[in-house]
Amino acid sequence: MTDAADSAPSDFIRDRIRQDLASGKVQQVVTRFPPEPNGYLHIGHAKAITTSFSIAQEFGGRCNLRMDDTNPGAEDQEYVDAIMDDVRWLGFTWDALYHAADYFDQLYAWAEQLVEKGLAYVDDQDAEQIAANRGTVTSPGTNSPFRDRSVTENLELLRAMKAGKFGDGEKVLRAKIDMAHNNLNMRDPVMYRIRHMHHARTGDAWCIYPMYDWAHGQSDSIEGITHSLCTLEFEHHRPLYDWFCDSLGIYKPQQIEFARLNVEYMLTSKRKLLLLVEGGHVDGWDDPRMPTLRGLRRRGYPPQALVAFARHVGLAKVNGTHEMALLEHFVRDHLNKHAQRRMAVLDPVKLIIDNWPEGQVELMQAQNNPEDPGAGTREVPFGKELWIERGDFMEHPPKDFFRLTLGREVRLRSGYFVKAEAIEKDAKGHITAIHCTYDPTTKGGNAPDGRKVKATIHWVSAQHALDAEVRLYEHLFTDPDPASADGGDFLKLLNPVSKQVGRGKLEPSLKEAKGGEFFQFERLAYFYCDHIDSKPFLPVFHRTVTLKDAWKKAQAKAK
RNA sequence: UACCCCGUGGUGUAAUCGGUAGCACAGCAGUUUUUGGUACUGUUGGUUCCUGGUUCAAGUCCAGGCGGGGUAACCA
Repeated sequence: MTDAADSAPSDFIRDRIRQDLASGKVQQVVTRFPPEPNGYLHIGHAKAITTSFSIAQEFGGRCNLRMDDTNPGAEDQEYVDAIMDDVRWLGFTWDALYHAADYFDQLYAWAEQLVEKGLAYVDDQDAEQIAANRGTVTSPGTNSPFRDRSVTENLELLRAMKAGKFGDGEKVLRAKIDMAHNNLNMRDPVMYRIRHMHHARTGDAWCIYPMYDWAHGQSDSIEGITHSLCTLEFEHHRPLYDWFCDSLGIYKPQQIEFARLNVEYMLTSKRKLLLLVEGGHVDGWDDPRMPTLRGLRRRGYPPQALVAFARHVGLAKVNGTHEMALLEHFVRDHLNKHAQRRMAVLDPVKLIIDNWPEGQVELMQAQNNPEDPGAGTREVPFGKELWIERGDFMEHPPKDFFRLTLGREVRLRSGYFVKAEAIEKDAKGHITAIHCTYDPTTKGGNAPDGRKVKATIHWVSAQHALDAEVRLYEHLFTDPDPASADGGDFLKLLNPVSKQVGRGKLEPSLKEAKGGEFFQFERLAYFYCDHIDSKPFLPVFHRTVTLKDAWKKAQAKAK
């Protein structure tokens, strides 16, 4: 990595932390990643995770994973498990795993304290009345008629709420702050609501559940979080976060907000992602086209690439959108160094070597990874009939095409030089086979007389080829910014060819490919052996990202 | 028409106490190459949103504009 920012990131959050360390305000940095287990993690979370965990690592601190499970109606154990799995997959290890639900007793005790201080009250208004009396961004709210109940009455009512004396929605506990505050979050925010629901962690012990604002800062405080990092939309909550800690007189962490991650062609709204899944526009939450961590994993994006990307994009307060090309750069960068090379022909046409002895098979030595000599070599069978890529031959080529054409010699990668001599066509004029001759002195790919060829193409022995399913993926959307589709209808921006399933002729060694392995199919793209749909000796490959293709680009430009 | 946050090349970001705009990706050109990949080299592109002000000196400070984003769930 040549980018200095990747080894020593510099941003406003790290600056702040250095200050706090230097001033002695904090001794050891403690951060946390606090997802609500109500959905799957996506690429945006990868940035949040990388940020909090990396910062803790860099400053010799700790980072907790905390399930923000304060709303039993939305959460599920399945998500808790998936979240832990995804964080581990990214390569991070939490110092402690906590659940906001574990703090319910403490939270309740603090709530009574606030009531006793006259800073919280029980409100009998229903949700609609509360919303109506909150006012608007331009007009102040009005006090609840129940706002001035006595401490004694509030305490009795709160205890009755906790004891289950009321039905859902009948009463709430509210902080008593200022109904005219210009920050709507400060207009007597709801702290507890009544929900007679079973909680995955606390069972039926509670029928009142804390709201985010009443739980989050206090959870941070209990855990001794020094820097509570979150996204920009929580800026307006910071005054309330501070108010609760100050009113309680407890340790107050510093909340710092940064811009969330946006990437071209990707959506990270939970609601929109759900529409894609439920509408059958993708094959589930782990569809390789989804921006979920599980989807990206099946696409073949290495976690190291995601982390490198997240570190590179940095932390700032401006909401922007990153180019897909940047993400793909990190994916290619990692895969180039670590993916073994294989040969595969996805759009095959037969190449027949006329002067090759009938029935003879030779094993060619092929390098597994030119970027990593330690990866060794493998044997690839070579015979009289081979599959080559249809696009690697042109009968009437433009002058800048230097692959195979009649009368021209090219190199078969790790094989021999061959020269095209004739072609066979069907009734419609489609090429069905190309006849060529090979030079026996060029085994391995070099001519003893030193003559050069302009191109090297890949091939697979027809006799030995593995016929396997190959899934080609492209952007899910045709527009880089699907979120701002006309009328919000992002579904009409769906790319109709985002997934194409086909079969390819693969070199026989790929029969042994295991789910979870990734390869570079030379001259084409990086491919991931799917860990879900592959079966022993029946691998299924997902195209992760294509190789850069200067020829294709030049052609596109010529048009 | 309330409050909060923000405004640096196409994109994203950097620039100690204010010292004369850097990096990555993308683009372009070339070298190397048994992947038209990789690597390497060079290069285009910025009146640092605008206008004033303070200063020897402003992307950094101040004022006023303009522009963008966020906020009104018993969600997080």
